[in-house]
Amino acid sequence: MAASREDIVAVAIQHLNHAPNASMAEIAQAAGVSRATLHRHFSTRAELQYELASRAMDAWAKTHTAVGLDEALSADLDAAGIKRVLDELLTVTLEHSDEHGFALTDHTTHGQPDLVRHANELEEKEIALFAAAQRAGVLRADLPPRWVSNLVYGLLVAVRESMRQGDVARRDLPRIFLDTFYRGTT
Amino acid sequence: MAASREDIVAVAIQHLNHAPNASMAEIAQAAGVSRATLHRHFSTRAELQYELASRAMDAWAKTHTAVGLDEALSADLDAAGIKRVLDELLTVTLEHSDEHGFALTDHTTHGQPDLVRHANELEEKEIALFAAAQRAGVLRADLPPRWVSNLVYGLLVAVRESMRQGDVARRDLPRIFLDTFYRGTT
DNA sequence: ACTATTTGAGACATTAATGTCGCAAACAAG
DNA sequence: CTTGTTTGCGACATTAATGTCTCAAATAGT
Repeated sequence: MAASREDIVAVAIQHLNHAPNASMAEIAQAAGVSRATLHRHFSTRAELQYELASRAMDAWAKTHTAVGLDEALSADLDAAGIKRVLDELLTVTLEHSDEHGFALTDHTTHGQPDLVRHANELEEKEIALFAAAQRAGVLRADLPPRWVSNLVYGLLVAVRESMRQGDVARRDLPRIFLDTFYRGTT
Repeated sequence: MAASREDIVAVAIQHLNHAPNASMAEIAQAAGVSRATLHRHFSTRAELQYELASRAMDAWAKTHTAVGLDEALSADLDAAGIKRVLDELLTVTLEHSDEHGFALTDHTTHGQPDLVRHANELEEKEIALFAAAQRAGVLRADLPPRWVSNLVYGLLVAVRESMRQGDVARRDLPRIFLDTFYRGTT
């Protein structure tokens, strides 16, 4: 057995992040299986995309668990504690941006109510963290927390572009990503 | 005559920025003409997309002309002069992001050598400005200028997301965009 | 009112992608 | 070596989008 369902999923996520409109034939080729085999695992393209979006959502939820986001939101953390959780969230999010950062765009959750709801829940938690960071003085208070959430997404897009074009050394990206988020360009 | 070629182009740019995979039928409907009329103006979908990308490129070049980018790169401007050109460039780019900011993605220039070349030329000029700003002390010098270029793109993505979701008041966006670019979130 | 031009509607052909299926080949297990 | 399972291949049907075409209707100009 050359490729398991898990192998196929992993390759499909990577490939669709790079080429969102790739055909089933192209995805199968990238995964090293035939189109028939891909169809044996996923009856339709919509089923495959749903699976990928679900997994991306789960991975995003795991990111939140890994950094202890729920606990941080419940506890009365001081500024240093919030800063640490925020740093960890940003770092882990960057590390996993290939797996789930871009799969969670509109065209993958497209109209699936449970996926949209789950994504919204996860985003609201991050926004709550940004708001708490603002109250604690970790982040400036004059930017809407929802803007900060979109900013993180925009920075991930900038990271992806930089990696695609080889504009920045990969090992420098975490420092540059965090530094730009906090300090901007001046 | 309900719609001219110019009207169709303007609507098509807006619509495709919002839904890049929209069919010719959908674009025609958005433009208020029939699919047959759209095909009378543009023989193929590829021809339409080429036209839109060309116009986006021209609009981008006009942005550079409007802020006097070429002159600024030739002259020995002081820090205040560079700052002014940079501010203008960012402001005008934001204003026109609907017309050309997102049309200039890979899937529109897709493999057209002249469009790719033109886009690269324009981007190189912006990168030269960022580098000059770093030498002049207007921007911090420890970020690769190509990262700054991708950062601007990422910020425009954040702006688009914020507008789409109504996360930020439209009239606040220029200030937030510039402020986040320069100062980050702290 | 008449003429010329443009457009919308829809039919039809083509293309591309998807979905389904059967069967030989390859692989795995005993 | 045999049996069972899985896969690749390619044919075929279906679907969706595109491209082309004709003609009646609408619009514009005189």
